Amino acid sequence: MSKQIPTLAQVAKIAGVSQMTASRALNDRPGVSRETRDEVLRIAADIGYVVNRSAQKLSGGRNGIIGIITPMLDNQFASELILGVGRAARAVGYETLVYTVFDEDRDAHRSLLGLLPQFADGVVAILPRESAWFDTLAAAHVPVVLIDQRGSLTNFPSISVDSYGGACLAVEHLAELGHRRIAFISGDETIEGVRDRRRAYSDTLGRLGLPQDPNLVVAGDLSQMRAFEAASDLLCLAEPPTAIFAANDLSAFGVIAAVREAGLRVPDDVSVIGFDDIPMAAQVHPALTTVRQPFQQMARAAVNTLLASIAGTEAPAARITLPAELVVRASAGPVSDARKKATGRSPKAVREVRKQA
Amino acid sequence: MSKQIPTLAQVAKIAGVSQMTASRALNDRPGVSRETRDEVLRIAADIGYVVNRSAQKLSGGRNGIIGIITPMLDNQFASELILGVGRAARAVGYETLVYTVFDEDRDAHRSLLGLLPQFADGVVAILPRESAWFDTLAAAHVPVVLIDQRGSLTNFPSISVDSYGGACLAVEHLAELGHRRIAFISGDETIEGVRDRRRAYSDTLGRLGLPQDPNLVVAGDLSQMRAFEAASDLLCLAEPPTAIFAANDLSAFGVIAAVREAGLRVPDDVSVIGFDDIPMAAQVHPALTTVRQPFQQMARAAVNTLLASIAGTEAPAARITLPAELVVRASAGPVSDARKKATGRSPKAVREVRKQA
DNA sequence: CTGAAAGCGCTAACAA
DNA sequence: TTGTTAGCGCTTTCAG
Repeated sequence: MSKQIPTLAQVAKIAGVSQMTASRALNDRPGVSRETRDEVLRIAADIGYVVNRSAQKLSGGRNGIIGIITPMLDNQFASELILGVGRAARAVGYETLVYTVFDEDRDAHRSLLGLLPQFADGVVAILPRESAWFDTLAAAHVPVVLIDQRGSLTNFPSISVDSYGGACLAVEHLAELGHRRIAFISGDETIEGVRDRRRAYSDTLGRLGLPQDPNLVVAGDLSQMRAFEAASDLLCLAEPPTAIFAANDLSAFGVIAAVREAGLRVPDDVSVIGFDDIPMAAQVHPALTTVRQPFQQMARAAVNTLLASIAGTEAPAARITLPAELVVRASAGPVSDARKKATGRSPKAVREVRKQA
Repeated sequence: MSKQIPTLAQVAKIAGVSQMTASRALNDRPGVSRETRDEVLRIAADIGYVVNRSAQKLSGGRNGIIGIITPMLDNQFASELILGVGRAARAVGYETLVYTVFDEDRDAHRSLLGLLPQFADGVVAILPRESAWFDTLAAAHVPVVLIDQRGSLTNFPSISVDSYGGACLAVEHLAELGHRRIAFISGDETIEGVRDRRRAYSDTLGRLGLPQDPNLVVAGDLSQMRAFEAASDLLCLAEPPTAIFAANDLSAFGVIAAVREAGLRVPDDVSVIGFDDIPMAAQVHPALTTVRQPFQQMARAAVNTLLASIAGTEAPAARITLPAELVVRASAGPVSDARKKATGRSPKAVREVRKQA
């Protein structure tokens, strides 16, 4: 039944006009009479014509595609952003294509150069790390917008979140709840936003006159597993924290698991705050108090900036920073020494339990 | 510094050969002397030549790209598969591009037709639901392989997992542990694999002579939240189950949360088994006993089948079904009435606690 | 083994 | 308002 894929030439022929006229009509460009335009559109719809984006691109024009470059999509953070960019793009008539770069790739640069930039009018790059890909992207001669990267090393416009401010809110919240021994589980510090969170933690503690115990800052890697271990160690301290601030939600989940493993409860014995507000944060129990990254806003801002950059000759390298917001749910509560003493085990007992497992 | 993007013509000119010779050399085709080939390759690498895939595709050839079509990437299932296909493709010299279809789209069909098929040599479709997109895909005249879809309604080759067999393993495992009241939290039953799990649950119960209580089968939607509610209801039954089998891991997480919310423990009071074995399953506490979908194998099979389909004229519509495997971890244990009685609360008490929250 | 010609489907740039 | 010409970068013919 379906013969060939219809081409512009066919549409034009049937409509009895030139390819250019048909092209103009289909792309909503000026220079076509209403009647002709309608006729062309009707015929196109009729025979199921769909523009060939490769040809469109090759011939030097725009093709209505935004490329998204991201490392591994197995983290919720990137997923949310991809979803958001997809929606935002669609809202303005653009399609999106996602290209995943694998860290393992030695010659990823070539692939990168050879893919999205050739297919898309512009690229949204979700590259949290200081990356060598920036140079590659720059060489591709395609408008680029970075997400979650201060871009201090590049000239690309970028969209980022005020991690520092958000983290301050988290620590302040805990302080207001009466916590004085607040721990921090850090993450991969090659990510600027993560470094900011750590700085904010220290600065806020200092500003509020709370004790800064080096033992309360432990290294994580943004994974649930690692946070579990880190939190377990924290709870084994002679003087364990009453609250733990994790560098991301996944880590916070690990912390909660560790607290439970130790026979303690959240938030009764230990308060926990995360960072990101991935969808699951609201669905776990107890619902996670966390700092929200405004994914939708970021995505919209990225798309808008990119579109401007595509349209204009040279967009000024804007650096947009969006505020993060504290979302108070159930995982952080007032400190309660009484309850804590009643339920808690001694550090040694806790350690023994863990060893046996 | 970076001038223009180098083209094949430039490479050819510098090498002092024709475009065709350069093309042949770069694509590893026969008909070029070793010396010439090496020289061309050297020059190409030298000036940083990268083939333009749009042009490649447009001119009627392959372009070494596999497209992946998936609905929303916010579920771990798809993420794993995307990752797997990406790796498998890369291993054989292909790149991948991901296109996300949004359910909301009314005219997604046109977009679909207009995107991946135009850019890629073939398409891997991760479309768990019986979908109208199949027709669209068929009209695109591109090799397609389906993942996780029996494909009963289509002629596309497909890769799927033996959900039925996997679910049987889960139920049998629980039975071996001594459980007799085993509940099932279902999912979106428009997904064939999910329907299979439910059938397997019933059949196995029947086969083993265990009681089939309709109250023990509750509707979920594969989300953590919904499973939490469903499991809470189950625990409020006059005669609650001692084990709960969830249609996917996310649901299982919700179940575990619900069990804890009810003041019970996993697996001491209630055993829980999931389905999928997403990475997080191994990282939560207690580590989830679950049925593993062989994502890597599925991905590899899909890529291989697709490649065959691209190479050969008409590949026979193969239907590959991979076995699922039970992964025994910590969330399911032997039934223990004694302990259960000691810790459990009465159904009414549980319900009251929930109401107050 | 190598090269010249033609064209994939489309859109800029020019005419008319 | 419309049509014509050229060409994007590559690969398929088909000749040498």
